[in-house]
Amino acid sequence: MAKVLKTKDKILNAAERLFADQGFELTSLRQITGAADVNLASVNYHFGSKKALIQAVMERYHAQFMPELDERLKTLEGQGINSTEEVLSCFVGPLLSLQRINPLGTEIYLSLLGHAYSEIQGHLRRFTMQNFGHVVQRFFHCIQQANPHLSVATLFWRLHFTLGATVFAQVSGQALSEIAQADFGESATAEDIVGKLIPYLAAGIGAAEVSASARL
Amino acid sequence: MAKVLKTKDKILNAAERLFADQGFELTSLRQITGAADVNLASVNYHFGSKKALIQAVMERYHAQFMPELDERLKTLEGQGINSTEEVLSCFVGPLLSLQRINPLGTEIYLSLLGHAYSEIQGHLRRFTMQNFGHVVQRFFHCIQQANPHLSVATLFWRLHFTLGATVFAQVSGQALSEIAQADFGESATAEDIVGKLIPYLAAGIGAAEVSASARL
DNA sequence: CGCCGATTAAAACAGGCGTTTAATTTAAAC
DNA sequence: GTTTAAATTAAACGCCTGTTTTAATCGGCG
Repeated sequence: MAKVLKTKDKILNAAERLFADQGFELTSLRQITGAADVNLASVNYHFGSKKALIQAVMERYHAQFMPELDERLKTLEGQGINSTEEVLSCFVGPLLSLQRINPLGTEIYLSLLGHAYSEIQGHLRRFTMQNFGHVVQRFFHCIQQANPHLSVATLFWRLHFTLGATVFAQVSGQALSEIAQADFGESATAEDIVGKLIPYLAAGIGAAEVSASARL
Repeated sequence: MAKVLKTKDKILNAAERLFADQGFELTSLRQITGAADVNLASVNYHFGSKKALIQAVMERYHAQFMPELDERLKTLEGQGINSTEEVLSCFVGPLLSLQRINPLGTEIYLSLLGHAYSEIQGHLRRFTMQNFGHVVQRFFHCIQQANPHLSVATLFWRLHFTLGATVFAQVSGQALSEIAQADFGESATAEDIVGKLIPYLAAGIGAAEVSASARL
């Protein structure tokens, strides 16, 4: 069973793939319906509009990822937090479990986030904070506990640098992996990249604070 | 003198602004010529095509930035390299001197890079390596000297994470600065952000290498 | 079977895109 | 002042976009 997908799911699967590769605005409904092998009008029939389709694609991933992340952060908080690595590692499981939606779910989700972030900056951030603001706050709180020596402002900036490095790494992860393969025979899956990323991010977040007078 | 700009420069100035904000494909020639207050056809008259306009916009910044960076890296190599911060700091001057092209030149250049990177990944990277590959190699060599304990593969990945964090920070820098202003009364210019970024990036690049067995 | 709501299908809609054409205006050289 | 090339302009080109409309088809139920 579950061999033949309904039209709605065929659209979602084709759309998330193309959105992740090209961004939302650069992907046309004709591309999506062509790849999904369904009629053009079926997008508007099942979802109402392109914008609603985008939200449906994001929702499927958010709904899987956010509660799982929240769970792990909550558990860690209960145990006491000692290092940034611990906190960042809470992301690994939830990110990898996105592969239950799609074998490439991890890359796709982070790519979607990256495109959403840069295409409709304020809009998405507002949406995310409204719907999952408590998860973001919990994460921030965990990072604060792991880095009590750092100011709130410093952590704010460093967490956004972290988001940038993560999203960017995944968006161009495949291309980079091909280069790495050619240059020194080392390819990397999305999971591999996350493993390389975490020590880097943790060190960056926890770096000693520089005084304003210590100019470069 | 130099009070009234020629059509060609009016186009370039309007285009770089819109390209940086929205990306290349999402910016239309009608937007550009409307903002520049020139006729639509003048883009094709002066530049030949939209693609050629994009290259002209990038070229103006590359030509200013790359030689200056190369100069500083060369000087540093001559003095001997001790820390990652030293190497990263070589970017600050050349980035800030882009403000001679445009007061917002630093943000614009990094935004352009980010959009170019994610819109035409392979294409731009190939172009950059062909034209400025020696600068990239020199930079990589500097980073290697500053981090002799790290493998080439590790540095490869970490430098791309670094590029991601930098580009992302600048692309969404203004929006983040507004949030920071609202949340804890601290705004930030592009220069401020670079100052916050460098200790973060240097710590990430120089983080202790983790063995493959040390799973998260 | 005949019905009937749900779904799919093909076609057309208005609007935006990059580009091209042809006519006009500008400005410098003689 | 006339000539000539450069620059600007308005209009149209063909193509692609998201959306809507209208008709055809499918599936379960009485």
